[in-house]
Amino acid sequence: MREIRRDAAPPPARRRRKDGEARREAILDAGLAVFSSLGLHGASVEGIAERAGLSKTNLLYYFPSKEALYVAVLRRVLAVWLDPLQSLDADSEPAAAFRGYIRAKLTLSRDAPQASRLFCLEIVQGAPLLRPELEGPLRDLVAAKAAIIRGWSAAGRIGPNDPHHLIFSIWAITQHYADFAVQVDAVTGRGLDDPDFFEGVVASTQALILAGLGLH
Amino acid sequence: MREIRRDAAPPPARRRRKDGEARREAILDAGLAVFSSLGLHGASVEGIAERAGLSKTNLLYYFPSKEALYVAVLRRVLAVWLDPLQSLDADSEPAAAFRGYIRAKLTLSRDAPQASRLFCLEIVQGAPLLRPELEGPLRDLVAAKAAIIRGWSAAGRIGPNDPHHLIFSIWAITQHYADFAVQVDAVTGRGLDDPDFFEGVVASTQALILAGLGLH
DNA sequence: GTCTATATCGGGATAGAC
DNA sequence: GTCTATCCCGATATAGAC
Repeated sequence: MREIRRDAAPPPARRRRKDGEARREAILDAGLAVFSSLGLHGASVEGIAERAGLSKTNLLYYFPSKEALYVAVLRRVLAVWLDPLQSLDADSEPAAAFRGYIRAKLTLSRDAPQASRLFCLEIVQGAPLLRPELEGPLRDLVAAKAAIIRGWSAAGRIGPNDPHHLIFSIWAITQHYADFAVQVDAVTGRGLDDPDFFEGVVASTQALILAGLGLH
Repeated sequence: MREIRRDAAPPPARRRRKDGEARREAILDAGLAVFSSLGLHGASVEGIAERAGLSKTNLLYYFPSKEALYVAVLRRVLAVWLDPLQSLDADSEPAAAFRGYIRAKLTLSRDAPQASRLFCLEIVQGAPLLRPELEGPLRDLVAAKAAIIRGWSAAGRIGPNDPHHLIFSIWAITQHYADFAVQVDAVTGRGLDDPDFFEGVVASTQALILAGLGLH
């Protein structure tokens, strides 16, 4: 064993940094899991540390405070959040673009439900922290996409509609299956992790939105 | 002044009970406001008491603990919650029934946004407390309404659809305007309290759902 | 029913050894 | 970087006078 360790040990500096990064990632993951189910105030540093596999004090070596960790987790979530909307570009065929966007959002709801829920918790509580992000980048991004939708509408490629309400409706429906998963499960006994159910939701949502746009 | 009080004073027992009830209502209102914006753990008894206009200790005279108050608030919310769905009955004209239901839900989102948000917070966090209610009364109610919708569909009065997804979509969209109000405001600069905006949302949502059902 | 004072505790954060 | 021990504050809840 000792013989193996002899040259298996990487250069200290490099090794340490890599471990540190992995540690931080593990803490962020644990933070996401705990914050999304208990909220900022309901979560305890100890609980997050336990889930991440280290001690409370040790966690506070990586992040100076619970709030700081919370902000870091939230920032990570938001980055993922603004992404899928990009796919609605003017060059696409409208029907295919909406179909793709809906599938992308539902895929995110299936694969990152905790992120969706944390985002939801934060917004519902007034998002004092996210407000600048919402009024800046998000607002601009939505405005750009609304312009594209209006363009399609003016060209007669989709029916008349209110782009803002259209976008909100897609967000609301697709995120509902992550955020209200326990209610969906209580009523139907199923969830997005069930492949048949997932495809059913994709198809239903695509059909609804496309019908609303006068496409079929 | 004293002369007026002479016969203005009601029988002590009655007076006290009435005041007690009013007090309790005020506490429940304050609890709803604070819990819906800070969550169960973020809220403090002191903060709720202050908003209700009494002292912390006095509040704990009316409710034995913070959790007990929280449960009482939640129960009150849930009762309002299950109500509007009743309006979807088999005797109605389908188009009118959906239009009415959508308007009723959006009216609730406009007039009781805090209730919507508290409900949302609770569900998102897993609703350990509400689970029985969801799997019992709510599930049964939805099943009954789904049967009605299937009946309409079988009779060719509305297009083919999945009743569960249809109901979830209506819930998701209508509640979105209460729960994600800060995001809606950040993006559009408006909210349901603006009458024009409210009517726009009602019209858009009705149009979307009716189109999805093959009605127009 | 309402108040003041206080017991009690969970949990965030720090000090300092290793 | 990780540990043990500890400080300390906020907040729930109770005791008891009025």
